[in-house]
Amino acid sequence: MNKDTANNLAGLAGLGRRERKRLQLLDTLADTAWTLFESEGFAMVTMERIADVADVAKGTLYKHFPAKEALLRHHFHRELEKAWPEVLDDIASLPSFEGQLRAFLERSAAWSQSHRAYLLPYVQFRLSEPRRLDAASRSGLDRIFGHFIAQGQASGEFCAAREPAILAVYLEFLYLAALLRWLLHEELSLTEEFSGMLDLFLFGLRPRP
Amino acid sequence: MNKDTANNLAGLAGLGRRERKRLQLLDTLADTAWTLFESEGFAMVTMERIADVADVAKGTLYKHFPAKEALLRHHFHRELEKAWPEVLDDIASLPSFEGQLRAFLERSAAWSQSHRAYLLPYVQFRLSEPRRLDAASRSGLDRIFGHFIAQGQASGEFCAAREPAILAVYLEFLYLAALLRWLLHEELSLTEEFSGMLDLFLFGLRPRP
DNA sequence: AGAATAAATGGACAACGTATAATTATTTAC
DNA sequence: GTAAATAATTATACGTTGTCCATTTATTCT
Repeated sequence: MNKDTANNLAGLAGLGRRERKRLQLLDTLADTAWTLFESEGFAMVTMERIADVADVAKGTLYKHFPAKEALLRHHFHRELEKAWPEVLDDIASLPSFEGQLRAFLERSAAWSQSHRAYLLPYVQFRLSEPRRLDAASRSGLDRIFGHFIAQGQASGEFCAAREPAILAVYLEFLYLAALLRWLLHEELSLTEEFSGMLDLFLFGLRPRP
Repeated sequence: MNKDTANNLAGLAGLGRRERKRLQLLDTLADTAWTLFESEGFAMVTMERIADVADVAKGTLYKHFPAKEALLRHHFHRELEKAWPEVLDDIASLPSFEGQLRAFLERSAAWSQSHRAYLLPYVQFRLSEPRRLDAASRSGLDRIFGHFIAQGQASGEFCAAREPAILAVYLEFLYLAALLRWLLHEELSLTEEFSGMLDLFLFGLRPRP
């Protein structure tokens, strides 16, 4: 396989071999881990075993994924990136950005319900991650929330006094708070939690006029 | 020292000896840890050393404080409980609950600035803690935010459509998000972050009428 | 006072996460 | 193209975390 062929696969164009191999390795490690998680349960799988099965040294695994939860993060973000174009297609035609956000959160609730077993460690990891505001290190959700907010601001539907990136961080924290509440209280409906959370984000605590 | 004397100290009345000793031990352990943190730095102090210095077995320390950050939490919450009556006194006379919340957050910003070195591990721990909604396990901040919100709802200043306990959780997450932003971006003003955060909580993303 | 209950002890242990020196792969400069 | 420089991987050792368990000690109940 020559260089051009390799470079044209899956958006890896324009990268050196080293970077290309790194990205491949990230996917391999996350896939290996995900397979083990699914067959043996998240808590039962150790980092050492993931490294063994993927046939890399433990130090190498830790270099790319400093914690077991980071492997989940990588897997989930790939899932999201794959599904995003179709979701956006379904949603973009809705008349208001509020409606688009609500539709997105409904999708997200359905996804969360089918991944419930993994979400507690995942959410706790995401909340403890240092989150910088530079575009490169923004997570999947960050970017998506930022997208809706920026568009809503541009259309005048939302207040444009603050940076979309900052608002997206706040929205993400509210999102994670709602998710956490649902995870810890079996009886709640996630759809309702998200909906109430979004009401707060859009309208605040003041009585509506 | 007879039983009555012991029971009358520091609100320990009506508890059995076992519970009384437990609470004393919590304070002793947190005080020991805090002294070590101050003299050697948080990261440098191991749980084993705290146990040794406090002269308890490691397992005992872990039974009461499942992580080093929980010792911080205990220390900080005692600080807050001690300072709270005076703060409330200063603040309670302000005309609106919005104003009271703002004043409280200003105090909190000042306190945070003087405890900056400890706040990153502390915030990350708090965010990853499972938070139930029963009154007993609510943190200091939870209770305080709930207090302002409930009063504001009773006076008609805030929208009363939702439980104050739930709103307090959301406000606490926004608070921690703002704090985290400040911790990770040296150049920000915490007072301004808190102020902007509260604007969002009170008015939401909609353009003001 | 004695039985039942709960907590503390200390030691062993698996897993986490970091650090090191030696080896191997990739890039850069010649 | 080859050699030097650079970066990643490996194997291994190590300190720390957090859990577990059998035994001993303290508290509560009857």
